[in-house]
Amino acid sequence: MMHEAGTATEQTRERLLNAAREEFSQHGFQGATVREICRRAETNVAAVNYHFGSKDGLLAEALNFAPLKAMQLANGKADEDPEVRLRLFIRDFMLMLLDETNGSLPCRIMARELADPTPALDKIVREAIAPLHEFLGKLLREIAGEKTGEAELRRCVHSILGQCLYYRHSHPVQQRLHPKLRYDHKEIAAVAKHIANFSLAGINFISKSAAK
Amino acid sequence: MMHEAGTATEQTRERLLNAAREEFSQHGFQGATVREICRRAETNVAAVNYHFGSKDGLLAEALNFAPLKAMQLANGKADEDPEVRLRLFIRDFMLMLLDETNGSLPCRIMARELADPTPALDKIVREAIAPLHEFLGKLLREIAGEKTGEAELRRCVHSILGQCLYYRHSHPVQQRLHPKLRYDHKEIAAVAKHIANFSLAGINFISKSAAK
Amino acid sequence: MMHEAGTATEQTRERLLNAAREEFSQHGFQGATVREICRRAETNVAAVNYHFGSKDGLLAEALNFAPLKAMQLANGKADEDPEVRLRLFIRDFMLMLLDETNGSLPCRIMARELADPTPALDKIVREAIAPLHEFLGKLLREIAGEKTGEAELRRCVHSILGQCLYYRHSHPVQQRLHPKLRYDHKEIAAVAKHIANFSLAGINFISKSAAK
Amino acid sequence: MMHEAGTATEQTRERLLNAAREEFSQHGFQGATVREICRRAETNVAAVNYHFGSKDGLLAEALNFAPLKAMQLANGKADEDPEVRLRLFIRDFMLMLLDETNGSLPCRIMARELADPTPALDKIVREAIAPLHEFLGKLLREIAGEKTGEAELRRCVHSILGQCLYYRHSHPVQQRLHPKLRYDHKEIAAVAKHIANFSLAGINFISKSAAK
DNA sequence: AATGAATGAGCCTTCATTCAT
DNA sequence: GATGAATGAAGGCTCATTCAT
Repeated sequence: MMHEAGTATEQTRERLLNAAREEFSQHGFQGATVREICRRAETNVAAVNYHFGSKDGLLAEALNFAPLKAMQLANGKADEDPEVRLRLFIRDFMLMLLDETNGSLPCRIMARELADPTPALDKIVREAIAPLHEFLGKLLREIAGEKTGEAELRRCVHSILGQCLYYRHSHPVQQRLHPKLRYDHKEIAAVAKHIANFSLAGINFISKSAAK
Repeated sequence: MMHEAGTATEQTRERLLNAAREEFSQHGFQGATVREICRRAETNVAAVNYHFGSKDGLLAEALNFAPLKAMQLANGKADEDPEVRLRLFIRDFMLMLLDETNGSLPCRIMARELADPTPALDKIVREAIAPLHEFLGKLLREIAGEKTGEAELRRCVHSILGQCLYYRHSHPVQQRLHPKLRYDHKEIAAVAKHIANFSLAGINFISKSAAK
Repeated sequence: MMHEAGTATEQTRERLLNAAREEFSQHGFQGATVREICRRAETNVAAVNYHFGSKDGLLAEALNFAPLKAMQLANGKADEDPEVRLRLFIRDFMLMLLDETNGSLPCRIMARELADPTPALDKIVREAIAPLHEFLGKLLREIAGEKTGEAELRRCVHSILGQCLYYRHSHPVQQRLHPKLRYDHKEIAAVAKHIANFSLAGINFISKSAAK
Repeated sequence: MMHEAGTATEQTRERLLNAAREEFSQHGFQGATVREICRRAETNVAAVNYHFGSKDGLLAEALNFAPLKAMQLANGKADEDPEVRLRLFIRDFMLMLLDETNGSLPCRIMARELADPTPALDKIVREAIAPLHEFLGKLLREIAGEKTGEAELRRCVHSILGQCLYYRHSHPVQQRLHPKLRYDHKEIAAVAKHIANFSLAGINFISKSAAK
């Protein structure tokens, strides 16, 4: 359990994890090859099995949702208007999903897993998606009030996550439909603002309907 | 020299296509194996290459978006209130994506392709996604009015598609979060209604903002 | 044993044989595919087995050495100087092997078989090569006289055949070494003349050595 | 970390190369199978791709013309009468082509390639055939003198190579025509002597004709 | 008689994994 | 502890051949 950065072993492990995150996020779990990951990490093909037992083990380890949790906690602690906190969450979440310069590859892998489940999905659901749903559920409850039904609230959570994730899923499609489009910080902010406005209007409508 | 639908050849082709759609929608293009497809279709491994030239060719042929097009046209012909037409579209689209008894596997494969592009993505974009975007774009234009900007309108299209597709993408996740949940016709209708309400409220907000 | 040209069956057979000769001479026996032969012959894939039993059977039938025999006989009947007859033989043989407009594909296939034997080699040796050796042997005997030993004479036969066949075998190589070179009638005649001069000088030397 | 010739890796590579040379020389490139080569080399089917990347790569590596080059150099250094050097060359070349106890399989594969080109032909022409032609061309120039035309000289090169290679190409045929014939050292020497005598007589005739 | 469809053995290659050092 | 080599199962595909009509 040594976590000193300097150990040669630790460095190799870290290089493997980074390489794996890159490969998994680009080619998916099946599409990524152990050989290519090791080539990127500048180590030998046996290293993955040596350090992580198997390709599956590497994936499980590569999925470190620390950034996602940090984001949630930061938002959760904030003692602000829930609508503002939702806006902040959406913006941060979109940055995680779309910003190329951002290192939060695990979230992209998670996004992929939704459409292409692997043995690691259980871990992902447990450690990332369930907390995410819970977090968003509580936040929306604050916004929508107590009258809104549980099922309806959950659907609102889905509506928000669906909108956000779509921008990641549909990336290859958007490149074909609008080749000029680039997701720089400005565009991401605009998209996040749209989703927030769109969703808050949706939630308000749902909650008012429930209040009647 | 019979050309009725019951020709032995046609039957084999159809069995292969159905088996392929099942496999592709379940395991993705890479994950699906020609051998398993042929086993399901009760034919031999060479049949795929004989009838479709290659695994790629089989995928291309398996993607028959006739149901999707039919749905759009049906909606397009309707001379009704655009909001009603949007509600109908969402309900039909959700049925396509979620109804297990419905044979519209191509749409599910399409949904997968978003996250895991294959050589067939160009065809999919051309024949299904682009028309879908165009159709939804026109419909939303009617609802949102002329004042709404092109980019904003497109984001509304994304918001709707994102919500719909999420229910398909997140199926494996939902099964883990809420094991009891089943997407029967009633549940699908409820989800569709939610998405329509949520989205119409969102669109109205966006269009009012633009009108200012 | 009908040999009328008009029968549909006969026409198909003939088209298959011609197509097979083309393919075999270009790609060898292994390299040639039944499918491509049938495509050329504008018939279906089962035709080869139907008409000839197997790919082997087609090869056996495609090897019709009538032209080669005709050439030998013509030379054999001639009541001329043996050296002249050797010159004529070499010229005709080279034309058979190299002239693109000449239809004597069987000889080219035979040339291939030397380096890439197939089950048809027995037939080729029996029907074409053995008679050729015998013919050349008799002709050289006339030129070299009785003193020359049997083994030496046979080696002269080899020397002549080797020179001739080399121009066919080495075609792909020559195209790389001298891309501009073309074997038109003029070039073929020059080559044939060279081989004849070269060989006659060789034979004369051998026979004189034997006479001592 | 041993780098002696006995390294396990080196041994496997060498076993694969030897097995490949055997198979290629017997069945040609197309006819040879990776499985059989690996069976001979007592390794598994993946070894070829691991060590040589592909079947093509194995062929390229199997073609090591070191013996051929060594032979040429040895002759080139000799400060003797050009006719003697031609005799020596022919004898050595024939030994390479025919001596069963000789390990110079690459030359036999090369001989095959003449009639059945593979992707490796370019390499063969570049590394073996072109140097061979050049070497022989220079040698014959010394013998034939300056008067002889370039085209005529090249045809003399062809005449010699054709005679030599014929004994390799026609091996399967000779076995059928003269089952008792064996190419032992004595027979090879006799053949080489014949070719040398035959060819020198031919060259002399050609050069005298040119001198007129 | 003649054909389009179907067959299964076999091809080369790729892969994650394990072994021997 | 860490590695290059070796493994064998499985992949898609091609082929000559046979089947059912």
